[in-house]
Amino acid sequence: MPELPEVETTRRGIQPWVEGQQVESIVVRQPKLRWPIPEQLSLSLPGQRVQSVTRRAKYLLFQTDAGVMLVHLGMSGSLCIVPKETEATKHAHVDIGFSNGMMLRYTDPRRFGAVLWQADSNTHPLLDGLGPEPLDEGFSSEYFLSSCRMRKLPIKQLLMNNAVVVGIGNIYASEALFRAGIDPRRAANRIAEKRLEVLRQAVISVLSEAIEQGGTTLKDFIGGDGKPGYFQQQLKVYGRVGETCFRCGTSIRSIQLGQRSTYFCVGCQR
DNA sequence: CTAAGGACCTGTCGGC
DNA sequence: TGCCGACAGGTCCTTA
Repeated sequence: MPELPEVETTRRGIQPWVEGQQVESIVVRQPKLRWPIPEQLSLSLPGQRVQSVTRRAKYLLFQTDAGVMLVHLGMSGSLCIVPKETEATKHAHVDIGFSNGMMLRYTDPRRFGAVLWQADSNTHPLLDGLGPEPLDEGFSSEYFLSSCRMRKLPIKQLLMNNAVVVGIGNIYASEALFRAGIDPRRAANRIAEKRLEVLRQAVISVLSEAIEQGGTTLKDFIGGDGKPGYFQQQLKVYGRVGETCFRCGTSIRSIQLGQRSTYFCVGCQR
């Protein structure tokens, strides 16, 4: 479900309910996520005040005096705010109760997500080695150009590599490439500098617009505030196999690239 | 170092 | 209606 815009939408939805609140309780019903939920989380979190809710890549970071709780939504995870004592639903694996009478609930049917705890002030190992945020200055033209140099893998796979730049998942990779008019199969090192700059701008604009519109709702994504995302209506190629390109009328194609479905228009993308 | 493929899970949908 | 395979928004880890 979640790429960067969905995670950011979730962050903005829950932040006002969680920031500054004291944790009163934590219930872990299913600790078996991508990694086991550490016991230390349940021991350390109660009594702590959440100082801030921030995001790094697709991780949400809940800062407290005792440490940081990291939450990754994986493929099917979501966070929502519900009144305390709300009945547990099927895949509600974690509930965190706050002093304001509300509860932060982590739900994740496929359990590819993670809820972790980092006690000391070091950054968590999972955050090491991540590339720059696509909407920060670190994702500069110079940086992107040098990242593509010498790389012969398809540009779409490079875009989705978190060591290069974080947050771009399967939907927005296809969308950004369509916007830039670049064939997703094209080797990264065989794209002119000028076109790479167009692509960099496309990544930035697609993600920014998606965040503004509350993310893309496919299947069941709901923002932390309970509202659906509206970016789905803006999708130009993702999920549109066989439909006609809005720009040139060619039928949208779907191929497999690195085991992931990839959507593009042969008429518009070279 | 780069790149490719498997692994981890449940739910849903289309076809027969 | 029921069963079965294909597929789904992520990313770490192993292998070449």
